[in-house]
Amino acid sequence: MKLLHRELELAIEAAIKAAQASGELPQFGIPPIPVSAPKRTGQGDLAYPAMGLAKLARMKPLDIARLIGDKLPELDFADDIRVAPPGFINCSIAKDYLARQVDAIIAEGDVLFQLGIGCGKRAQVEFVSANPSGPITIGHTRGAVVGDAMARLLEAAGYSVQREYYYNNAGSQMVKLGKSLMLRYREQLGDEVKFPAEYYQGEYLVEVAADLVAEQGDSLRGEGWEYFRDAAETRMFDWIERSLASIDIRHDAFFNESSLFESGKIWAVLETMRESGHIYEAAYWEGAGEDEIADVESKGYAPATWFRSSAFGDEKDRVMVKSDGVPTYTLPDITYHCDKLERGFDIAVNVLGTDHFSQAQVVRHGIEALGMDPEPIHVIFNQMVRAVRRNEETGEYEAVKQSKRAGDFDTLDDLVEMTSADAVRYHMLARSPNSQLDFDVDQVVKQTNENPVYYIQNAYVRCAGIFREAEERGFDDAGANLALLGEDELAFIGKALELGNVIEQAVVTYEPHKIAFFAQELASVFHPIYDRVRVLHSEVPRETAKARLRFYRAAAVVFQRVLRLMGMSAPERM
RNA sequence: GCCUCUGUAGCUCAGUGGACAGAGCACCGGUCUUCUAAACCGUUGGUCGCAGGUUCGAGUCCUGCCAGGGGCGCCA
Repeated sequence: MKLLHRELELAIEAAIKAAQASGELPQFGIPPIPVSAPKRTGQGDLAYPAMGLAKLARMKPLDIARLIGDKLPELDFADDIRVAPPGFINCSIAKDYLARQVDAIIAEGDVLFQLGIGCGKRAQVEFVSANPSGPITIGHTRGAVVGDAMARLLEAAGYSVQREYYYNNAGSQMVKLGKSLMLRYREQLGDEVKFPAEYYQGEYLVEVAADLVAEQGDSLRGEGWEYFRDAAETRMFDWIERSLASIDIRHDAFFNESSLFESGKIWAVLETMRESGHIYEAAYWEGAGEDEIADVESKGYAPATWFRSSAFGDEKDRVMVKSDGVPTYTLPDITYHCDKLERGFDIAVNVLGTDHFSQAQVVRHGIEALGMDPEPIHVIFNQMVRAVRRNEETGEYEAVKQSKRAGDFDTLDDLVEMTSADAVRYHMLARSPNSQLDFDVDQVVKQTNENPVYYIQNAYVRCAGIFREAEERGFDDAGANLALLGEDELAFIGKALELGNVIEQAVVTYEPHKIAFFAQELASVFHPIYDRVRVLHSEVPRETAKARLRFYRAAAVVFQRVLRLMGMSAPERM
């Protein structure tokens, strides 16, 4: 399928060059040509504001637009190209072109609007990356949904995509997890235990402990916390993978932070940074103020190893290796991203919560300190997400309490159980990452028209219903004459042709939520048509019905493609 | 205090420096004898937080305020 925006942009650029060659326009460097879809009817399907050229050409915008309009090469999709004040070029898509796209859409099917911009390139999306110390929370879920949608969109753009999960099972948190499980296990055996407040309080560890007792009895009483840590990790990862699979998310690779220690790579990276003069040993950082120095001296720290990140614009330097010789998380993080870049990805997207903002900056500085180009790395920062419900008395939204009790919507599993995988995916995706997300549990549960999930899926369901009925009646679309399609149907095809542009925009701006809004718009164009444009009614002439059936086949392809890009199912019935 | 995100209709939110500011929900009033009405049609609804600035043109860019979220550890 063609990207009509792009075709028109190229045509306009050619027209400007032609006008420059003939001397009708002066010579100037041609700026980007922004072609967009006008909001209002009567302004065509594609529009270009030529006003931006007025200053460069020192001419009236309307005159420039006329000039470009005259020089535009023949375009097979365009019919009426008009110039409108104060200097717009409006282009309408030809009806016969739209009609021809019905068959083109059906022919492309599952790979509708597969783009070439990532052709031969490799992309990686690192997402979720939750340490195996507990279940997938509602916060992780946003990252999971956004990351997977980003991966699907990159695939649609032609990239070969790897989904990676980075985790750390070696830190102090995992020690705590192991010890927590050990205590829970002994609790289950009836031992009197004191459970420290800083240990993992979650009910899920009690359940794991109960499982262990059921499977092994008291035979584990002699095991140390290491055994329980490993047991906890195995079960947590099982759980995490199962939860993610329940919303159709799977990773291709799991990268263990420990491997960077075992291979010694973190030390090699540290040495490289040291050789280029970005590392120093000191008790406190070079720019420390009196308060900081006093604070450090009161704690009596021995010298630590610092990264002079302030040289890259950071507000202060960062400790890479603590005074006890143990690296902070910063060093392996930098090493991991260094490793990513060495693996040669053209794009490495990292989906993180906004609470990792500072850390991501430090990693970027570290990559620069290694003399590497951080450009392939792009971080999508998701703002906070919380589950809320409306308080019936006050009418205010209130956060659902964070707890492991059933029904409190704290985990991905809870969300899926109370709503559905499709609802979770849609609602988590249908928001700009920059926006905080209040996941309104009660609304998502509702299976009414308040819920856009069903609105979109119902478009596909309605198509499927027509196909079923047509088959029962032995009616098919063989030999359909697409010239019989009306304006309604062609308007939908015109909207569907924007999909390529949406995919491209979502990929270049790293904003996968654009596809969710497009899906909603597409459905809102579809439903009124379904109401008006009937297929299997007695008063519809047979030839018209065939054309319409073919149209709905194309519509179904479009909805299926869009739903899959969002990781949602395309149900045949509801 | 510094960094960052947000502030657009009653609510939840879209919005590539371009044309008269958009959608869903809610509200109000209509549509099922024919492919499932989880739908459709119509009405109502706005000082785009405030104040300046840049521009032919600002919800969009810049500066300063105001309000809210998040981050600023030899924690991960």
